[in-house]
Amino acid sequence: MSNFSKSEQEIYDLRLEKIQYFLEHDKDAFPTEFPAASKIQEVINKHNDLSEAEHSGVEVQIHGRILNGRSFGKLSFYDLVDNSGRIQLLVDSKTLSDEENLFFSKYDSGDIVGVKGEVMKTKKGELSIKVSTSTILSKSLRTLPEKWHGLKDKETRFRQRYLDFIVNPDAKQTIEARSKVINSIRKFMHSKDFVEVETPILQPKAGGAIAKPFITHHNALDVDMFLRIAPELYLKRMIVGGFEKVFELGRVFRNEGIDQTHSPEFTMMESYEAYTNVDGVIKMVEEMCLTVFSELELNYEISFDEKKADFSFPWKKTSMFSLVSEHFNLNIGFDSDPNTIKEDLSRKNIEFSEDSNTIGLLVYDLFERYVEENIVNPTFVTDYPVEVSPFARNNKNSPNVTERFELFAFGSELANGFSELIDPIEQEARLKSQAQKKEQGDEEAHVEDMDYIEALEHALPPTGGLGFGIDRFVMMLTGNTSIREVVAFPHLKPEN
RNA sequence: GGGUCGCUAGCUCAACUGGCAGAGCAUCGGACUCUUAAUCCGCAGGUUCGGGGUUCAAGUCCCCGGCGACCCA
Repeated sequence: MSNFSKSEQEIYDLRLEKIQYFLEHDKDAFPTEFPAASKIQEVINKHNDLSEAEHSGVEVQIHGRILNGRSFGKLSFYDLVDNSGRIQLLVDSKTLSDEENLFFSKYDSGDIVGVKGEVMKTKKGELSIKVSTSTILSKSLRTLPEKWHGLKDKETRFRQRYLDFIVNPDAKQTIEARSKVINSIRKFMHSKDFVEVETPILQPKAGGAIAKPFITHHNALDVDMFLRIAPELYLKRMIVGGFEKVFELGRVFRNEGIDQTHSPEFTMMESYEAYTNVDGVIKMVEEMCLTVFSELELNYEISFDEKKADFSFPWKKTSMFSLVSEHFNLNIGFDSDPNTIKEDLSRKNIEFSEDSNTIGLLVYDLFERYVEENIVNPTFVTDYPVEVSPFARNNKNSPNVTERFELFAFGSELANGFSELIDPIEQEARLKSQAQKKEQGDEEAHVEDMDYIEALEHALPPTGGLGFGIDRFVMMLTGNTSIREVVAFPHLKPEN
């Protein structure tokens, strides 16, 4: 390695010498075989009821990383950590052979070792392993961050996330919680007989959402391709193909800015179910989240970003139109005249976008601008305007709004679902109008996808669809306000 | 995209209006048989993010650049 300072180099060289020492004594510092061992937590569970200074007479073998040592010359203590827990090693040099003592003196904080010894409790009552023999399993050549202050610098934490996981238990627990959430959701979907499928990540057209895609190139086909921004259109092709219930849990990619709630790649669970509609989807989301809460034994009172929310079920369902009406003390309906409402707003000195030339766009503008951020308790917001919902079917009561919802909590969007637009003629008209907007330079317009229209022309059954954002959900459940914390390796610019 | 702040030893942090770059932990040497941030004594460890400038003198002031954090659009 390069870029070593003198002190780092000294430590590195010294540890190389230790590796050499092990080799000369017939011990590989990086062995490929290692003795079978118990998990530390198992040992703790079995022997925690020992009394002070009591020896169990039971010899166990464990392995893990040495984290911290405290030495009294002839007697020393070390913390050994594996993925199940931490236990103290007690090394009494008087009871060890000279050779064994020498081996132990070659270990450093950060090394992976295996030890064998008797389970006992110290005079001070700490459950410990009294080491009889040990073996190096992997020698660390660098020092760990400081034991007390740990690793705080966010840049280093994320650039060298493995260090973060070693010394900051919270960081590791967050990723473990994420795994549990994903596992719980996946199990739930399987239990409802959804078929888990994998659709293309490399797509010739990035559809199903509105976002800037990453562009790449397939050499053999000599075509540009896009990393998917949503699996939606492929999943609905699966429904056309007769699958009836499908879901995909995976990464989507959006080539946009990075901030506390946006990562260029994030994880979505999308599902499509034939013969249900938006109401069925809402029900399913609630049932799914209830399963997660109960499997992870979570409290329904969630604290996040200095706010508290009540996640007990059922969650609130309400129309975007009533939320906006209430917020401004106006009466806005699906067929209200936008100009009249604009006059009312102007009288109240409320700012809005002049481009909002339909009632739907106006309400959506007001909702995004003033209402959304104030939704703290989980809420299904319904009646999305058709202008911003190119794949949702119209509401029976009004062509201006769709049978769609978005789920919000703590001011941020968690899920999006709707009764899918299954009429190919209507769908084609909507995509054509989006394409027209795109041509006029509107970046917030969907791409045209005639191959998808052709699929619809073979009849998509009535279908309810869902997109559920895993990262933000995990953020709320683990109390992390930055998406970086819930992703194992968040993206950073290269250092040089 | 705009603004504010930050980057100093492996880690956590000091260094006043410019005046010898320091501490704790870790490492290394020594003492120590019940510690768990062990304690005590001693040694060593620096491209102060990079480049340029001002100055007798720059971690500190100025300019350019890099990376990050936070706020705003």
